[in-house]
Amino acid sequence: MQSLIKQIKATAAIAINHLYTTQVTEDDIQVNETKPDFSGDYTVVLFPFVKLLCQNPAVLGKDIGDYLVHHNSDLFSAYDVVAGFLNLTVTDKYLALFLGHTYKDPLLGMQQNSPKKVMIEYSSPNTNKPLHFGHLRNIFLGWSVSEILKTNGHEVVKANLVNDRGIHICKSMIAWMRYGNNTSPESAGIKGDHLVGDYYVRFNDQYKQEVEALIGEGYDKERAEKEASIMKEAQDLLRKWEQGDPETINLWKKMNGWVYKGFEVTYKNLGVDFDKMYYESDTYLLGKELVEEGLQKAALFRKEDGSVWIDLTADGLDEKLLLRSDGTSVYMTQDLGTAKLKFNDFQMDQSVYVIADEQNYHMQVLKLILQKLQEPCADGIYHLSYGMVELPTGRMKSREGTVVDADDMLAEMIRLAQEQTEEKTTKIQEFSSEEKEQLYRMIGLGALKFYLLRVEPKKKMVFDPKESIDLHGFTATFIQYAHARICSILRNHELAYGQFVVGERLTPMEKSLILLMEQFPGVLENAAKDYSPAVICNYAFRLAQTFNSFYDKHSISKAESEEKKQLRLMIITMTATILKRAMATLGIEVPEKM
RNA sequence: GGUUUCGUAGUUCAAUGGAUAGAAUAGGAGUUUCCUAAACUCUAGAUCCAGGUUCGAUCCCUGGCGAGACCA
Repeated sequence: MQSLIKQIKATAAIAINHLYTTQVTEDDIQVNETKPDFSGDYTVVLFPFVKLLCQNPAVLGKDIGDYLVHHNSDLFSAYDVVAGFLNLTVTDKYLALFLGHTYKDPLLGMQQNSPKKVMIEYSSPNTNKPLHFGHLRNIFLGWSVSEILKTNGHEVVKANLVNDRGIHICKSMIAWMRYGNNTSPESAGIKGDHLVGDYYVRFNDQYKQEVEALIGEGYDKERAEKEASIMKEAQDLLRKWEQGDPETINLWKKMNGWVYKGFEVTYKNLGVDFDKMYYESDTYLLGKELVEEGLQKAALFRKEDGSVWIDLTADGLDEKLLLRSDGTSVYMTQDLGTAKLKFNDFQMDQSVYVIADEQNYHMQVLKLILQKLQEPCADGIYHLSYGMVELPTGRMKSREGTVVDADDMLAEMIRLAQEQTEEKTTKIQEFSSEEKEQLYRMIGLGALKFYLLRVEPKKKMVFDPKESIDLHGFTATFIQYAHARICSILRNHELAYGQFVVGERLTPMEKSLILLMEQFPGVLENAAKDYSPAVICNYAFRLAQTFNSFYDKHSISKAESEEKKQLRLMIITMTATILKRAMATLGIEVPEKM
């Protein structure tokens, strides 16, 4: 079954072509939802055809409206022309039919004509410290977009490129060697990533002290930062690592191992996963061959000092360094190599990078260079850029410079969930303590995810924990509660499938719920097209909200007839199913009781 | 300084170039305690500024102003 909007476009195009002997296609037709103050369900905008057909809008609307209602009487029951807008009313019969066809599977009819293979790289942490709050938007976005694409029939590889080498991890290693006394996560009773992070902080504290001491001795700031002994040690360590010194490598492996274990726990708690891990220690030397090839193709050039550059001035950018004069590579070089590696591994059509917007320039250049090198992976690259997440001032930021830890944030959300649930919902008393814990997690994590996903990715946003978990409001909690209430109704009333008869007219509320549900596959499609979970957040909220008004005004038990009662049960059953599926693409569970 | 993203109610977010710019919260006024909610109804409140493109601009273009990011 095709979506209503598509059917309207198709039939309208036929009508126009038939009436005016033109060559209008479906894509030329603009269809919107009709504004609530006007009669009708969907609106065809007539203005674009006024000029084309040399007709005034009123005549145009009447002609097309008459045609549609006569030739598609099972679809349209009435039309109304208001100032260049053709408002069409969809028949109850069609909606009833739709309901009957799809209440068991709201995704029925949703097919992907050209499924693609897509890699989505997200999270991509450094291993010198635990994940912090800022990473969460990235992680939820990446995971959710993956699920949305899968639901649309695409094949998805979730990838994580771990930055496991470099000066940052060496800093943690140095501090551990100096002050660690052989502690391990087990002996210290601390999660591995946090332990390593603690030593990273320790390093920085010591480094700061040493720099200040040197400045006290008369060094200028820049020189002091270079000469501080602990920094020199870290750089030595990095050199040793690069030379493959066994002792260094062992320690590096050990500490990274701790971090990975810690990350695993966090990822699991967040409900996300990966299909493929990449490690920078494996990839950081890649890309040099690519540079060589580029030189031969004359896409790159070598300067007198031996360094290699690419000239992007023709594209409005500047010259970009790819190899230093000593032959060592830069970040860009290894990213080029990694892009090629990924493509060789999976041959994907699209490669999505979920990376913060501070890397916009870097990603733009990366794609451009690969295009100039004529690498097949180039055109599929898409930077899913997102803005920073800020916290409301105060409260969560204990002191300046302190970052809020991801694990702590999740714990705080679960605590808030408990506080609120105990206070506001009644069913909770029937729960076992295990069920309670599960519910608090569901609510806390859901609130966090929804709030971070409901904003268009590229915009920066403010995260307010208290607001995010509000039972009323544009929140996951509100939707979860709506779902729980539907389940409660369904426990009290039996839905006798198959007894449904179209007999009666639909009330406006029933109709708007069905119309909304009918849009679900289209919404999923749009979300996939734009890589935007926000679209689904908006949709799910609207559906829950519409159910709410429906529920208040027309209780099931007061239905005038058994048929009506069955119809309503059917509608809300499907509402619950769709809510659940929509939320699943966001990684948010919905409870049956709360 | 160069490049780039963003500027919408008090606040947090919406609006493929379409109708009277939507929600949610926080206000103001009223009704109520009815199968899971301090609930329901009503009310008030916004497109940074100046040009341009056209039937029509929050959206597209140009120039400012303001915020962030990157590059140097």
